Parts: sequence; structure tokens; C-alpha cells
Amino acid sequence: MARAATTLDAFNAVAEARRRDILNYLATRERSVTEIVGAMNMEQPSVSKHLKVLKGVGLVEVRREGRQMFYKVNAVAIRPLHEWTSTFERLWKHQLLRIKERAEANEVQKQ
Amino acid sequence: MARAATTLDAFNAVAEARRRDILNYLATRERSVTEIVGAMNMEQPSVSKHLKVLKGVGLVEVRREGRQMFYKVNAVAIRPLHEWTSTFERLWKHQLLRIKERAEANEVQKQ
DNA sequence: TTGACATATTCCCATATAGGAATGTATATT
DNA sequence: AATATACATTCCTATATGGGAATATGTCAA
Repeated sequence: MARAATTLDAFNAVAEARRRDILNYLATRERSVTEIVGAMNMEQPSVSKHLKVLKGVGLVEVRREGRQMFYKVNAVAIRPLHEWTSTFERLWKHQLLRIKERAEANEVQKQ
Repeated sequence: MARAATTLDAFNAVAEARRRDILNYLATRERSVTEIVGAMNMEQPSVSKHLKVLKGVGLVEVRREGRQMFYKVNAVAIRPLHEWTSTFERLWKHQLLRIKERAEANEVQKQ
């Protein structure tokens, strides 16, 4: 079996750095494809293909205006990722606290 | 060019649902490979391969104890994902607020 | 109607899996 | 030493890309 499809869910879709770049760019406000192409350093067909994947998992929404297509982030689709990572928040805070405690203990030793 | 390697970063590593399952299982406490195999419904070689990927991007750490290998989550490695998703938190909260407002406006209309 | 402009889609290819099967390796036990 | 246990690795294959190139589609303008 090959890897799961990028169109399966948000986790697979944002695995690609280019698509995260696009989402970051769209975080400010909606943009036309041409604007995205200009901002990223990618060919237009690549951008369109990435946008199709993002749209497939609901991470972006589109609006037509004449010849242009304006894409914007659908932030609620990112929420599941945030919530999944949140389940580990308690763990890394505990980890960082212990690192800090150890550092302070070393400071005391040096004195 | 093919898709980026799963061993590239945490984003690619957790794109696979099975690997998130393993991380979820390890969230409670460290576990031996056999325990993981028992909990997930996977073959042992598959589990070992997924653990190798997770270890490659620093999402888990290992400790040997006799013949057993105990794996545990390295939560700080999940932090970058949490922080990236957090940049969109303001957006989806705003989105949800508008949804709520619209629902309430409809309630008033019905009265 | 004819272009021109903005996007989307298709075709092709090199690459990276994920799982299954078989095998290798390290450690404990007798 | 021989065997069993616990994992890791290798080989193979079907599949899913992501980018480049070429082309198709849709819309506005003259």
C-alpha cells in the first residue's frame, strides 16, 4: 500500500510545506491565484494543483470574480489539527519545566 | 518530484493516521514494541517501521531494557505543529462567533 | 468574432512510501 | 551451545504523488 492520499484529510494536506506556505499567505486575507503565484515562487499550474488539494479537504474556499478566483482560508478546518496537538501540550510543558529546573540546579552548583 | 519524505519533519510524520494512533497510545506512558503491537491492530514489522519514522523526526525516544525497547513520546517535537495551527486560531474563533451570531439572529426572527 | 488574460486540467516521470513476507540481530534462558 | 523471545531490516509491489510542459476552459475586451 502506498502513502495515504493528500486529499484524505487536513493532516495529509498540510504535510506539504508549499501548501502551508499558501495557507500562511492566505491567513491575512483572500487572494487571487495570480497573487499567490507572485508571492510564492511557484508555477501557476502547481499553485492551482495545491489549491485543489486544499479545497478538497476544506482548508480553503473559493469565490469567482470575473476571470479571477479568490481563495481564502477556512480556518475551522485547521482546528482538528490544533486540538490533536493540544492533547500533548501538558506533556511538553512538563518537559520544558523539568529542563528549566535542571538548568537552575546547575546555576546553583556553579555558585 | 514525488511527495516529500515522511522523515523530513513532524508534519509529514504525523500525516499518517497510524503514526498518530501510536503517538496517542504513547501519550499515557512509555510502552514496549510488543505492547504497541498488541494495542494497535498492526503487524510487528509495520509498528517498528512507523516507530523508526517517528524516531527519525524526534517525535519519540527509545530506551532498551533487556530484549525490550521502550518508546515514549517526545512532546516538544509536536510543539511546532501546535504553534503553526495556533496562527489560525484567531481566524476560526472569529468564524465560529459569526456562525453563532447568525444562529441567534435566526432565533430572534422566529419569535 | 477574435484575442488576451486568468485558471484549471492532463500527461508524463522520478520518487517515496506502507504493508506483507521473509530474514537478520540482539539478548535472555536453560 | 542451543533455543526462544523481542525487535529491526530487507525485498518487493501497488499506489500516490509534485513538478514540468502542454493544453483546455472560462471570461472579458475590442
